[in-house]
Amino acid sequence: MAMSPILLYNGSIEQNFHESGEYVVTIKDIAQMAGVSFTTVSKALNGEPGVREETRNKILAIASKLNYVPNLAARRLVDRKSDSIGLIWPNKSGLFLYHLFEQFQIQAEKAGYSVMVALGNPTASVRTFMKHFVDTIVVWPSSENTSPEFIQAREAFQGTLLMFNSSPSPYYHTISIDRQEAIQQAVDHLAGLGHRKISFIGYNSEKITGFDRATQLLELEEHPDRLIFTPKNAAESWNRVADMLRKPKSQRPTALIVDSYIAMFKLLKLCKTYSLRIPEDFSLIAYDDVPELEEITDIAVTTVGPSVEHLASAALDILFELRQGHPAEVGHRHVKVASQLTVRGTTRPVSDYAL
Amino acid sequence: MAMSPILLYNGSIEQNFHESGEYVVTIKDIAQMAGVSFTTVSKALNGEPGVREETRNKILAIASKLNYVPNLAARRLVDRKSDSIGLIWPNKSGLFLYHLFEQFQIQAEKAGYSVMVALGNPTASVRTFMKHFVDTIVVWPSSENTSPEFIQAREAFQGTLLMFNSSPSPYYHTISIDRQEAIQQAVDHLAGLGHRKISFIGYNSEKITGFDRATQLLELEEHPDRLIFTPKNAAESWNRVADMLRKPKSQRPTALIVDSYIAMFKLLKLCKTYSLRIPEDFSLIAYDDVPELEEITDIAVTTVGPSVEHLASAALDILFELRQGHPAEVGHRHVKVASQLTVRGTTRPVSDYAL
DNA sequence: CTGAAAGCGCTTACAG
DNA sequence: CTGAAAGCGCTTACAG
Repeated sequence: MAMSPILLYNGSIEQNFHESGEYVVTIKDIAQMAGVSFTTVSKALNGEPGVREETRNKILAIASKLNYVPNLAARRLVDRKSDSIGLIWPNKSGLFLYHLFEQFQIQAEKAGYSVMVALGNPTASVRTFMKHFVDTIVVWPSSENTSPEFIQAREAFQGTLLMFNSSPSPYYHTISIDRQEAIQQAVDHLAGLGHRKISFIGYNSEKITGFDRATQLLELEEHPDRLIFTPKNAAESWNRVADMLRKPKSQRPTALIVDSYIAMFKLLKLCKTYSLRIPEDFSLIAYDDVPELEEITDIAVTTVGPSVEHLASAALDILFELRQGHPAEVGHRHVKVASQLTVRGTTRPVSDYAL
Repeated sequence: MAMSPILLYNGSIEQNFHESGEYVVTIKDIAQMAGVSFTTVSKALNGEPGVREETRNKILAIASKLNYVPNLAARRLVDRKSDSIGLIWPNKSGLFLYHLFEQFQIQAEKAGYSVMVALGNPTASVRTFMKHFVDTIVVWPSSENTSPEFIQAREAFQGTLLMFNSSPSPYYHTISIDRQEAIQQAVDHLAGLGHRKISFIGYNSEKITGFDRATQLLELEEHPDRLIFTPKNAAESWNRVADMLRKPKSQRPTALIVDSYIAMFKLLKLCKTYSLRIPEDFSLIAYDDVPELEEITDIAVTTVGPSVEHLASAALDILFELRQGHPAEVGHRHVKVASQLTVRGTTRPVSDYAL
């Protein structure tokens, strides 16, 4: 008969094997070896008061000798806290989200949270997080967010929910980006360089509103290509951009603002087609600030948009507050994050574009 | 007195409140509503045989209506399984990893696993996953992997460990990429187009070996720029690339192979500086296949490298096997994934580069 | 200071 | 096909 590994521990403690065949030490084993009840072991291990110093030390010594690892499943079954945050990353969200989440995790880890990300279908992600005791879920929006399944899943979730890029809601905390102001900033900067004939290429309504406002405020020039509306999945709308690029210099705008870095790449391709160059032929500002863009493009693009640092810390500030205060008395927060203009190489004074 | 939310469900099921004050549904609730024992509910929910179809359907309907989410801690306490996979994503891993993990999660979800990703420090990530009862961890390597902390953490982890991009190991399952063969494929393709003077720009030793082999096998031309070694963090090594680009056409290679898409962007920038164009002045093959590159670059680049689909399914195949077989009798697997050449627009017959 | 007992939500023999 | 009971490892009132 094979000897039980237990005998190594010089006592007749219970046997307890992991599926992998490894022996697993529990508080009962420790209790038996220490000659106390497992209640006392639990207290000693958790630093609860009411255990004699001598007893505690003895227990601690045995625990460490046996390489005791607490079974978190058991602990979790009793007290449901995990201090962890789940981030929902919908498919096809691209580089910006990667940087935001990376930044979020760095900041959250410093604050003692553990962070996990779920890719793919947001509804499934919520379920996964619930299963794994995540107590805060942070959502980056996607079209899925308005589906009944998603709504049902988020309602079933009992923890804290925070939604990026969302208008205020009675159901969860929200963070929005001041896109309007971002585009106004961009126009301001261009106007400061003397530009009077500026085009906006994009489709987001907030950004368009910002563009309209700034145009009026600064009394910029009206021209047929002032606004080129390029809705998603409407490739043909880019023909208008092409038309604009083909016009003689005197009829073209001197500066362009694009909606996103995706749009920027499309624009750059078109420019190449028509042998136009940036910033030699146009000044350009792109919304979205993705750090490695500089690595990828051969020009350093002036950008405007929220910084990932600000977005991440805005979200975490809300969570900190909640952690401290009594959740019940804190309503659902809403924070609007400002944008930042980062001037790089693609914005030049209008005099550079003189005929 | 406030009405308990329970009353909505038309039964006097037990009350069970989360610390946040919200109600949590358990199998007991479902049992009471269905008028069966919770043992039966457990069986029905887990697809065990021995439950009448009608009963099962009733239970399933109630469960979904109540938004039941199984308590993993409880389940885990009994059978130490969670059918979930944690992916370790070290900082600064870039686009390729994003696509790989996205693909992995799509395939894993189909097979009934739930997948979570941890960003940042790999050691902390292992701990996070342990805390959350992940039973399989998949690691994308980083320099951290050889640190004592990481090794200790992965040894403490009781589940299945799989390491991408690694040579065989007695401690975990491994998947490697046949980089040597990848570069050989690239050279073969170029040679097939008649190229005899090819440069490799990069630093990975396997890839360099592949290049050397192919060069010998095909008896390609020796020339001073055959291999331009550009180690990471050695910006000055790119001067040699610049030197090569400045040479007169007769002295330059006709085709280039780069190590990674990062290197490709550097090359493209340099080409622009010297008014050289791809593929007009050079054929080009880049290692790494990142789908949105086509969107970003203005040229469709011919690439070689493992497809994310293959890498993901290779990893999952190992996990499937383990799930089915008896873990004890299955050793640690090693799989080598082949590469794929995707011919796009940057490889042309050598005659196009005739003087 | 210490311990017996109840219970967290679930699975799994086992008995009907 | 269904259910009563034991038990996974732990924490937490509660009683001594």
